[in-house]
Amino acid sequence: MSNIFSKNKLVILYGAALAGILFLLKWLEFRFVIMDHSFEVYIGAIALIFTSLGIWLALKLTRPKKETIIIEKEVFITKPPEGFVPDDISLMKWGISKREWEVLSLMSEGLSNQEIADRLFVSLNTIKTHSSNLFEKLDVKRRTQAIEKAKRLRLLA
Amino acid sequence: MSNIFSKNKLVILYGAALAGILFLLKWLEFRFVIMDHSFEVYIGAIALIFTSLGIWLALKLTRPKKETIIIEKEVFITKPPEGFVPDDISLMKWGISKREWEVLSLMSEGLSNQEIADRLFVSLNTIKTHSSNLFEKLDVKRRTQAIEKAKRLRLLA
DNA sequence: TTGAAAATCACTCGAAAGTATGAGCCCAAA
DNA sequence: TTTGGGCTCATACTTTCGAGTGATTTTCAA
Repeated sequence: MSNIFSKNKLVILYGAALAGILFLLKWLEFRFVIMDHSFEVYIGAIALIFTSLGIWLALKLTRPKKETIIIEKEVFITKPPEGFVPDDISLMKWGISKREWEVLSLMSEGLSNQEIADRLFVSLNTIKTHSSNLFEKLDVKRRTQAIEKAKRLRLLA
Repeated sequence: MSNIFSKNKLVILYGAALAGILFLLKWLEFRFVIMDHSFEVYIGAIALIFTSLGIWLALKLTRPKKETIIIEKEVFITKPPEGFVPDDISLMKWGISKREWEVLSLMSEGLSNQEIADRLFVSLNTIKTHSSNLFEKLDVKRRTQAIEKAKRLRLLA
């Protein structure tokens, strides 16, 4: 999008430059009456100017020279932060009940509400209630946010 | 778009601009009583010729396209990198495009499709398309699963 | 120049998710 | 025994997701 625009912009600038030069020449004509003697010099100057402009224009339009892409391939030695600990203290801090945490946990595994309901042997509506309460306690609007926040708060592994 | 095409387009636009300028000068004649009628045409022609010359010169002298050099550098890190690492290799492995990864990334922050659309300045439908393709590539059914899987595959921090 | 992949957007429709409200049950603390 | 919190469930309704399809435009590389 900016591609087209920048090119048009170039044209406009170029046109403006041309106009400016022509106007300048006209003005000089009045002041010094250059036309009378050195017409050839005049033309030469113009040729020079426009050749330069042409070169400049071409260079501007030339595709980006080259690019050296350095890919830093990261090889890391991961230390496992194992042992997911519900951390009762943190849970209490947010007033999250055990059941709610279970729902949250299963949510973070990507299960749907129905799947969570089946897994916990309760109804879909119950899961909805839990999740709603959960969202309110975590002050979020969506399950994805809840998961994200819970992980930040170390409520989940 | 094509390089050649854009240049042709530019030439046409330039020609139009030139015509416009000449017309403008004609109009200015009335205001400043510029006498020589053939002058503008003369200058215009010269400008055109030498601009072309300049472009041709520049293109001739411009060195051939340089190829991109990709240097892979291995960096060892002790702890899991918080600075998000797209890890092009892994993404490629799953055929996930740059844009799709962006969507995935914002998803993992708990944003809704609409919010992602606003953030990326595209329509809601576009985000839906991206996410659909994403789910298929990751072989998942839900965004929560996508996030979970992406993190396991180290596509996300 | 040309073709493939990527990115964009639209429209429909059914499935989930989420909101709001009310209610019954159980159990422990006041 | 009254009260309150946690858990359960329900109905009704709105919003968001996601699937499926089709189309146009950009980008990029062969």
